Amino acid sequence: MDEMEIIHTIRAFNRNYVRSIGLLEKTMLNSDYSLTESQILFIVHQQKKTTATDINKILNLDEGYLSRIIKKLISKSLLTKKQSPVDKRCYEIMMTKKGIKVQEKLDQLSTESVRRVISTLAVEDRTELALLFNRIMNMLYKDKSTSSIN
Amino acid sequence: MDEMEIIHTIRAFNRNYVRSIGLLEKTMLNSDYSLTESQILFIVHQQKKTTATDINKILNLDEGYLSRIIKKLISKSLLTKKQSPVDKRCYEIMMTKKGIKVQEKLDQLSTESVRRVISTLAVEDRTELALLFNRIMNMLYKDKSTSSIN
DNA sequence: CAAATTTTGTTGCTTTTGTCAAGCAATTTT
DNA sequence: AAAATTGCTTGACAAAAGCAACAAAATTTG
Repeated sequence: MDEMEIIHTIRAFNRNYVRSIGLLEKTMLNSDYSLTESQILFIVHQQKKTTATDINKILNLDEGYLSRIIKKLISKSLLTKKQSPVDKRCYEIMMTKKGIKVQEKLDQLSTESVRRVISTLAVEDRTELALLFNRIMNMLYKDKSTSSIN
Repeated sequence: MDEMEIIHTIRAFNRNYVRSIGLLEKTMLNSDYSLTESQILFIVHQQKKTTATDINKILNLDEGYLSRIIKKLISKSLLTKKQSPVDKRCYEIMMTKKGIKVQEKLDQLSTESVRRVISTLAVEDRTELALLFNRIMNMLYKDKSTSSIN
């Protein structure tokens, strides 16, 4: 397989997959929270305690934009912010109980929509699909620091 | 592998891959055209002759939004629009020479950025990666009508 | 066939999302 | 202790996307 063929295969996959993911995202949108907001909730949920900078190491958003989203999530009582005593420039961001609840609901929605996708597959194909994705992740994201958050 | 494990694997892949694709998209953004515009150019380029409705069978955009993007691409002389003599509600959309040129440039950019991604892999892994992606596409998109445009 | 319905596309208006630049306070560097 | 950097915030703005109302043409159907 020559390089051009490889690249075209990957690009074809990307085009298809972007659309699939787009559909998954729409599931999220029926839930009052945007994809980015969900991602932030997901990250804070995992890390228990974070800062805006930590979140942005993963999401790479515009800092001002991130600041505003966090503010919004705080105003909805999903997150809390507390100035770090160690470094007063930093604010420790944590989930509230309500935030955890919402995050769990979003998690379920996401799980549900993936379940719907694989439901069309034969049962033995589902496992194979997961193995294939795992193999790809190992190839592409093995040594990346971000892999720790999955 | 139980269903939950499968779903979590796929979701982990999605989270990682969304970010990768996000980076690929940024390559596009340095090129005066948004991802959506590029996709439209890609589709029109492939199909030689289309309509807004055809494009939207693939992209599922808001119709008004699509109408405006097409208008913009026409105003930049990348596309042309001609009322269909058969069905006067429809407008046949085609590429101009300039449009083809631009599309080819965007195509190169996209190819280039995928090339950059796989360049970090061992040569034998690159082929394997493409085979894995192909296998996944066969599982997920085999009988879909959209597969014809890849 | 004529009225009702559907399809295709357009436009005005609004919201959402994201970017840029300036700035402040705390920290680190020199 | 002055200068530079870091973490975060804000205002102003631009781009992307969605909603609703509409017109023109085609199709359905009574």
